[in-house]
Amino acid sequence: MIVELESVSSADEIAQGEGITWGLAESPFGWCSLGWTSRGISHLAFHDSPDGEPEALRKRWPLAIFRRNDVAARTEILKILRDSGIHRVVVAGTPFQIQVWKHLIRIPKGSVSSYLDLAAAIGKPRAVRAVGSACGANPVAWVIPCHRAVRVDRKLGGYRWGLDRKAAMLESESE
DNA sequence: AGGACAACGGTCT
DNA sequence: AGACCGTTGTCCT
Repeated sequence: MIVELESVSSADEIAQGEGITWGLAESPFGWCSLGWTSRGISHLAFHDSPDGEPEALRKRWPLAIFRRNDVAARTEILKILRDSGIHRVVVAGTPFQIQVWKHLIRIPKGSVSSYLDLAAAIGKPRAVRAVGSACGANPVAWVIPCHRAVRVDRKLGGYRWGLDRKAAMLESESE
């Protein structure tokens, strides 16, 4: 799977114009909400249940117009699961976060990279902890594979969406 | 092997 | 200015 990452300076810039299309879909790792525009996916978060509207979307784009399309979300999730094709992603973040996310998409499926490796790759070998924070701020889980970032001793470290989920994702990729 | 702890850099209030 | 962290290295038991 190829991920093309486009970065913009503010979240508003993403929602501006056509608004955000979003949908809920079931994945092997639980329910997730997907948000996108014609420029690419800009949101992927996990949920314990399909009930209720994902608050994260409204929080990220307080003024945006939303259009719901669960069928398209499901189709996209299947494509991601199939690990095929090119996925365009458009995200807003600080320059540092963008750097981290761009490095994350280069970690091949089936392998992992340590927070220390990522920090060194960016040229800031002491910013390991900040790299962890940047991973946690990843707005497009799974597609931007922050679950492939682990501790230097190969222990899992943390995961915003639960360590069980991180373990399950890595397990499914190691085969 | 595992716990306590200081130091680190980026981000938010 | 201070507090929070998906960390790491070191110094213990």
